[in-house]
Amino acid sequence: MSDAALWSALADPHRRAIVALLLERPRPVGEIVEACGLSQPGTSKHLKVLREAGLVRVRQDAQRRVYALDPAPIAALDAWLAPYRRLWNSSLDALGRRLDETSDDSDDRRESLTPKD
Amino acid sequence: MSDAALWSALADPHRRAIVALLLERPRPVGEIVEACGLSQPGTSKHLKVLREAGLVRVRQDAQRRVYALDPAPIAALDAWLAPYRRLWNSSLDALGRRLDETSDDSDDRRESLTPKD
DNA sequence: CAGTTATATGCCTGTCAAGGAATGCAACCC
DNA sequence: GGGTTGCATTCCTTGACAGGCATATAACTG
Repeated sequence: MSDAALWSALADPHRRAIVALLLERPRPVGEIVEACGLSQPGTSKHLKVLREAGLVRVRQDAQRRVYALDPAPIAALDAWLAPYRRLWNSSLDALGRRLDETSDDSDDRRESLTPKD
Repeated sequence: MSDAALWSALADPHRRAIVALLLERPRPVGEIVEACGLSQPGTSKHLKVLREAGLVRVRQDAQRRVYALDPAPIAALDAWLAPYRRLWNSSLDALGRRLDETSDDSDDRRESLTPKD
């Protein structure tokens, strides 16, 4: 459910840009406005979406609101991605074979499953 | 650029469901229609979006079109995710400290960077 | 060739999200 | 306290997208 919020939050390029900005360091809204070239209200709205998706957190510093990334939702994305890793960890040939055979689903015997990093 | 197509393709829950279906094995359209409970035209349109995002490939088998996952775009997602991994590999305390200090960016000394698997 | 199966495309409508402009609100400064 | 700074919220308009129905297209069947 909040899965949907996460994906649709990240579907917007401006919001991905904001997230990337916040990866470097937490920033107040003004800085984000300047960086992403949107109007201040527009930026605030994007921040609200990110907030409601749980992707960012706010800390109040006088009149400023300093936004920072929350790792959890991105970790959730990583978890979503996990089952797909075998697709490119195993040789692409395997996919080709599946395309050809469509029936042999017992090919758990893959290459070496070496962690990609 | 095609990055945008990838994200917006995956932003839709039905399309994520289709992608998950195709992770198990390639499937003809009919099967996908049945599985995701949409009309056949609706399903076909989702498949078109996935196709144009590069997420799936089609193989023609008589009158059938068998769809299969293409690993590349999902790998791209994984690559996008990579810079964020440090966020949850390192202790969450580190994030807390950044929230408090906002200036000390030289905290490359993290915990153990143990691969999450 | 006529009919059927399997999929794609077009058209239409309702919904929703993005972005701008104006305004509201809270905390600071003199 | 009055003005200012920093951000959020509201209203509005416009454009994009989802989903249904009808229809086109392509390949198989007899």
